Amino acid sequence: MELALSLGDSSKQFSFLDKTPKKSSGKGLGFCMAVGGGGGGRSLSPPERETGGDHGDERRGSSDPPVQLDLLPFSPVPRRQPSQLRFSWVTDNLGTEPGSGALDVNRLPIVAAVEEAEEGGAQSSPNSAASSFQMDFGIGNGSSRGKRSDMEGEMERTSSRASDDDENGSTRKKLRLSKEQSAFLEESFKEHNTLNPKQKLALAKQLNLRPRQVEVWFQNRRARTKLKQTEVDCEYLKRCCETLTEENRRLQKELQELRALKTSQPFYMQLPATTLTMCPSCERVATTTTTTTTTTTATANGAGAALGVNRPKLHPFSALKPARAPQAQAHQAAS
DNA sequence: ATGTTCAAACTCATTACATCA
DNA sequence: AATGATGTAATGAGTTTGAAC
Repeated sequence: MELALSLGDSSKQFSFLDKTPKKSSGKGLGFCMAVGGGGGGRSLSPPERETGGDHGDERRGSSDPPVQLDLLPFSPVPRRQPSQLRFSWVTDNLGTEPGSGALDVNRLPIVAAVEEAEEGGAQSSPNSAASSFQMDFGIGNGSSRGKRSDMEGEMERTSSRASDDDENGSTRKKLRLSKEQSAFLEESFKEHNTLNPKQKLALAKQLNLRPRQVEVWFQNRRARTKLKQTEVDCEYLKRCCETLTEENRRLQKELQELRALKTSQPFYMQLPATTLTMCPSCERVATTTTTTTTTTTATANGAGAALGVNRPKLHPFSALKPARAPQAQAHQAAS
């Protein structure tokens, strides 16, 4: 899961926080395939215009520069700069080693879908759900939830419902995606949590959904991811808060004790702090006793440090003798 | 070089619906 | 069978961004 919370700190504390899509470094290219752009630009036929709009991203896709199909480690493309496609799940599903070169991309349904989208996307029916394209991946056979298990049946169901929607026009019907479709989208999401238009089209073709549905699914998926992470972060911060509260309570108590000690034994505690030496680099207090020299770590924000007292092992009489400078120097040198 | 406009793609909040207990 | 809870697909408003002018 790639989730994170930034609490306004620019220095990100989570390694996975930086989800900002970066430009492909182009490193590790093992197999690339250029797909010629339609080149229609804005003069292409209007995109599907569904309720809520598909924002015409297919139109954008057509005006994109040639697509580079990158079959090796995917680098998310920056927003609005769709240039690369990689579907590891395709290679996975085909049992092909990524980048092995044994992959015949021309036979990949997904690539075929891309090509089809490239070549005829503008002319084809916007409601790709009604497409005759056949699912060509071997996932799922009867593990669907409850009574719904038949992939084809479900595809048919969702497709026909989609068609119904279109026929009915403005009626808003909710189409439950099949488990297989969701799993497929999930796999894709793991690879890249945003889609460029071509990826969207390809996925839509592959799953026999409308591009808008794929787009919406990704949007909702991102929202769910974010929500989940917010919950996780909330829990984490709660624990941090509890820890700090406890620490604060402990230190307050300690401070009280020290103050009490100071009032009850004013003579010793009023000794100048110079009887103790603190290493400036490591904030360790060197305490000299009559017999031994102990070195303990003073909590940076601790009450003891504030008072210049080495609390735990400090015998009242120990402070009577000055700290031995040579030892402190040696310690500092060692540190 | 700069400002404006527009479209695409996004987030966010919300609604509507399907499913389950 | 009815119902409330839950999950999620879909929608709309608003924002950001880059390209075109």
